[in-house]
Formats: sequence, C-alpha cells, structure tokens
Amino acid sequence: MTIKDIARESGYAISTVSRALNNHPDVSEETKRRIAQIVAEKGFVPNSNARRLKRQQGKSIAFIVKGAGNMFFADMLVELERLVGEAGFDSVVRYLNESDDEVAHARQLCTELKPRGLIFLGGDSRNFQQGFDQINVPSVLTTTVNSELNFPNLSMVGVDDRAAGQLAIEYLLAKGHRDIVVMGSDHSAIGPCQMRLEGCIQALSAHGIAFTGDMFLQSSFTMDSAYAAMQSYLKNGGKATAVFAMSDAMAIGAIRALLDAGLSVPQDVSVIGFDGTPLARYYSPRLTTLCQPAQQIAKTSVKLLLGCILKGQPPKTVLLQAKLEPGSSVRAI
Amino acid sequence: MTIKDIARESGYAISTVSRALNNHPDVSEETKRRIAQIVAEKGFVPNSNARRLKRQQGKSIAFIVKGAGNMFFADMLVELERLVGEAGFDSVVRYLNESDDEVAHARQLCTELKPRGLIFLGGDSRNFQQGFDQINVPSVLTTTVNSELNFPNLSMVGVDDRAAGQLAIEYLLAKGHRDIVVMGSDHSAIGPCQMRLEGCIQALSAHGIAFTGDMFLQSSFTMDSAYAAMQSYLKNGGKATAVFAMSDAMAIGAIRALLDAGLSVPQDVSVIGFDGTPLARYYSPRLTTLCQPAQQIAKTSVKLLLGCILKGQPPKTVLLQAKLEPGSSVRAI
DNA sequence: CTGAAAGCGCTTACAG
DNA sequence: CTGAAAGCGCTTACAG
Repeated sequence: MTIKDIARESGYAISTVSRALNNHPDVSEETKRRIAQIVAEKGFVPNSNARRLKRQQGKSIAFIVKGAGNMFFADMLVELERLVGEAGFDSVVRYLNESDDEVAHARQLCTELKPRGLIFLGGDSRNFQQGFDQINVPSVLTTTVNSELNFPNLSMVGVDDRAAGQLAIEYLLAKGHRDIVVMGSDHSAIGPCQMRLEGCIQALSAHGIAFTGDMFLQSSFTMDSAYAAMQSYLKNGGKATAVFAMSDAMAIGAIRALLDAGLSVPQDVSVIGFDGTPLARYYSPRLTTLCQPAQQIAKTSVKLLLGCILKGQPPKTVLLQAKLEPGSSVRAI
Repeated sequence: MTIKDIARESGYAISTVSRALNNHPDVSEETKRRIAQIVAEKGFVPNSNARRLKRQQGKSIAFIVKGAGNMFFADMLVELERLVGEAGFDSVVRYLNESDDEVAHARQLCTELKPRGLIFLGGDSRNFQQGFDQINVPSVLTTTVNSELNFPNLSMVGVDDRAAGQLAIEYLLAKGHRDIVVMGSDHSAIGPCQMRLEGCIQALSAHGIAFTGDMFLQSSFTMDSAYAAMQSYLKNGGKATAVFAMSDAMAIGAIRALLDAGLSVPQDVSVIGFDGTPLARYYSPRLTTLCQPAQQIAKTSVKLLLGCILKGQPPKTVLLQAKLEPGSSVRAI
C-alpha cells in the first residue's frame, strides 16, 4: 500500500495525493476530503523512510539520557516525549551511562538519524566544550545550566544548582545540624554536582564550617551506588547527623544503608534529597527534598527547542529555582 | 557526504562501495580495506533512511509499553534495549496508557517503521484476539502469557500469574490473615490481573473463604491510583488486616495511604507487592513481594524474538515462576 | 570480483 | 488547483 495505490484509487495524480496528505494549502478542500476518505478506508500510512529521504531530515527529536536508572530523568522523559509528540514530532531515545560522552553519541546520532533537534537529559560541560561545536541542530541541555557554555544552537534549562545546594545546607544548619555529609557524583566533572557542592561549601563557610574532603561521599545516581557509599562511610566510623544526597534515588539508597546499620531516619540521621520525584512523597519517611519544577523544565525545554527549529529563534538560558519540600526525613537537633 | 563521495574518493563504483560497506562476501579484502579506510577518514555514516527505504525494513525492534510510569516495565525495558542493541538492532519505544489498544498502535507502527520485530510489555488479550492477526512480524508478548492466544508469530514469556496469585494469598493465610483485600487493575480485562485474581480466589476458597466483590480494590498500576483506592477503602470503613497489591508501585501507594490514615505497616496492616522491583528492597518497610525473574524474562524474550527474525523459528511460550521474596511488610497475626 | 542501471516511496520545483 | 518528472541515497539483480 503506497501513495501510488491511493492515487489510482482516487483518480488523482501521485503529486496531488502527496500534497493532500501534507495538507498543502493549494489543494481544494473537496480533493483533500476525498483523498482523506480513501486513506482512512485503506488504512494507508506514508512510508516514513521515503519521506525522510526526500525531506533530508527526520521529523524526530532525539533524547540523550545519561543514566537509564535515573528516576528523575525517567519522569521528565515521559513528559518531554508527550510534549514533542503533541507538536507532531517523533521521539527517539538513547540511554547512556553516566560516564559516556553524550556529545560524541549525539554527533553519531545526527548523521544517522538527521533529527530536527536534540534534548540532553544531563550532561558534562567538558564534553560540550570539546565536541558540541560540531553539532548544528537546535539542542537543549535540560536540567543543567552552565554559564560557561555558549553555543549558537544550545539552550539550557534547569534549576540554579548553586542556590539549591545552599538552600539544602542552610535548611540542615537551621535545624541545628553541624556534622553534615554531602553525597554526589564525581564533582570534578563540571556539572550540576559541582555547582551544588559549591553552594554547599558557601553555606557551610558562612556558618564558620570548613568543608573537607571527608564530608563528600561519591556515588553515582543510583540507589545501589548510594547504598554502598553510605555503608562504607558508616563502616569507617562516619558520624554525621545529616546527609544531603544530590538525588532522591541516592537519598533512598543512603537511608536503606542507615536502616540496615541499625540507625533510624530521622531520629539518628537526617536525610535530604534532591529532585522531588513522586517517590519522595510516597517513601517512608516522606523525603525532605529539593523539588525541581519538572513540568516547567520540560515545558520550557520543548518550547525553546521548537522555537529554534520552527522559527529560527536564538537559544536561551532559563534558570529556575528549586524549592525545598519538607518531608519527615529531617529532624531538628 | 554520501556513498557517491566515497565512490569518487576511492575510485570504485557506488555498488562496490555499498557491498564493501555491508561486508558482502564477494568483495576482495583489499577493496574492503581501502574503502573502510576512506570511510573512517571522512567519518561517513550511511543514510539510514535511504537504506531502509531500499531494504523495505528497518533494523529496529519496536517496544510497545503499556504504562509509562510502570517501574517494572521501565527496568525491563532498559535490559531489553541493551540486549537487542547487542544483537545489532535499534530500538524504538512507544509508551501507551493502560487503556490504549496496544495492538492497534502496533499495527500503525508496523506500517510506519517496518520494524523487524515487536515486543509488547503488557497487553490485553482481547486486543490481541481482535487485531493481532493483521500483524505479521515476529512478536513477543512479554510479562504475560495467556494460553488462549495462538498466533504463528507471537511468543509469550512471563510468570505463571495464577500460581503467583495463589502463592501470595497462601502466604498471607499462613501468617494468620483472614481478612484480605486484593488490589489490581480492571480484572474483566483478560490479562495478568485476571489470572492472578483467579489464583487468589482459588487459594481463598481452599481455605473456606468465599471471595466477594468488596475484597477487590481497583487501581491502575501507579502509586497515585493505589493511594486513592486505598484511601477510599479506608474511608468506607475497610478493616482488612492484609493487602495483596498486584505491583510494587501499587503496594507503595497503598502503604502511604495506610500511613497517612494513622495505621502502621505491618503492625496494623500487612502488605504484599508484586514484581520484585529494586525499590522493594529499598523501601521501608522492605516490601514482601512476588519477584518476577526480570533478567530471565528479558533474556528469553529477546532470544525467542531473534530466533524468529533471524532463523525463522516458530514462536514459543515460556512460563516462569514468580518467587516470594520476604521483606518486612507482612507480619503474622 | 566489479560496474551500470533500475527502483524503493515519497516530495517538490516546474509547467500548465 | 493539478499533473508529469526528477531525484533523495541507498541496495541488488543482471551482466560481464
């Protein structure tokens, strides 16, 4: 079943059928209607390979996701796909490990798929600095903004990570905690973790507490990894009264390790997460967390991307604020 | 940069370049090497649209997922994508609502994308009975097996849902519970819920307990929906001492509702989940759950699918057993 | 082992 | 408003 069959069936030429299918302005309504009817009758769907070959570009947006197990990204992704779908784009998703080079993968994807746009969920600025200049489709780096990144086709949408890190620590300080530990991924990578950590350090030093290396627990953004990190911290005699984990998944992994060590949360140790995933509200204890405005991030990301693709608008950087959502995983001491 | 450029650059004809690119047997090693070198040098990647248009089929496997928020499916999907990726296939994912007709969507996807195979995560037998005969690519219905489904291109891999339902109830009965409530999605749909419920009813009646409609709480496979279902059950004076929820997400939603009503788990109410997602181990209380062998299901599904696609093997039905994983969300009374 | 040529199913100037 | 024709970048019989 091809456009040829529809042409024969309807009595119109192939080109007219094509135009009708694409809702081209200069086809009479009558013709459009008759062709639409036959198309519906036969259940015809245009071959997207042929279409893309001609158009020399797909109708797709590619998503590059760093960390397949990242709950926050997973939730975001569903929303993002819904939004681009509404705008008539297909979406293709590529999952990467946290350590993979997302920009190199994106370059490959571009030559392969010719997507109209790219959305990165998570990313390391160093990779962008090194290779993003070879990418020329409109892109948005979502959930991270780094002011050092400056490309004519890259928008950024995310929360103010430094302010959020500061907020987390100030909250714990206000609750009387002095012995605080921060859990994040590799902070030498220039990304949200580094920014959040900077905020932490700033807040701590404003209260006369010097940040030292043993106050940082390294973990990837998974429950398993956080569990292991917290377990080894405790084994080494760690005695913090509060933990700031840079994702809800990390927080949950850490809490499990605390519970398994016979400690309770928040009686013995307070824990604050990051992201504000639905799970934070459902976990027990209900997680105190820095809530990222996921809906707004998703909506803004898609809006900016479509603006670039469809209207040639310049890229933009949108910085949103994370909001502290109190749960019951932190207590005052 | 097209195959034409490579042809000019290398001095070979387009057709030879194409054959070299596809590692066709009757191209001399020497030629292959020289062409490979130029391809690497130029960073040439064949246009997959043109390729697919010619071949009249993609190199992709399509995944149809019912329920974007289903944690179990999400974890499965990552593993499935990894496996088909290793075998050299692309994967494309389509998320559907629980109420959508997955077979109708699959049909559309087939004409659009010409995938080599289909993997359904979740599915309603009625939809298959009605429309699957129009799908002719090798497919597997994963996480559900229904003996009434019989198609020459449909494999099924999943746990014995009836036995699993029985197991859950027998466990609760053995712990002394008599007042048990079952939470699942629409059980008039012919699917895993119905099968599990049948197992439940069988186990109950073997112990002299008649199953009545008020012992079933309907909910979709999300935390939110389970929360609402449990909340309204409690509001109506529900007094069960144990809940069997047909997914871990449901169990977590139900637990939150119990906690919010001032009840504690498992002291006041015991809860048993289903799936054995990683979260079950991390939740507190650690969830008692019927663990599906996700790795094995994924591996088997991909093996069967590739067998059908690559070697023309007939479809198979593989029934695995769920295993009760004790946590601390159930107590003996 | 290699080349010239047809054709996959569309879209889109160009003509009318 | 509609049609005839070229061509997107590949693959693959067919011929040599």
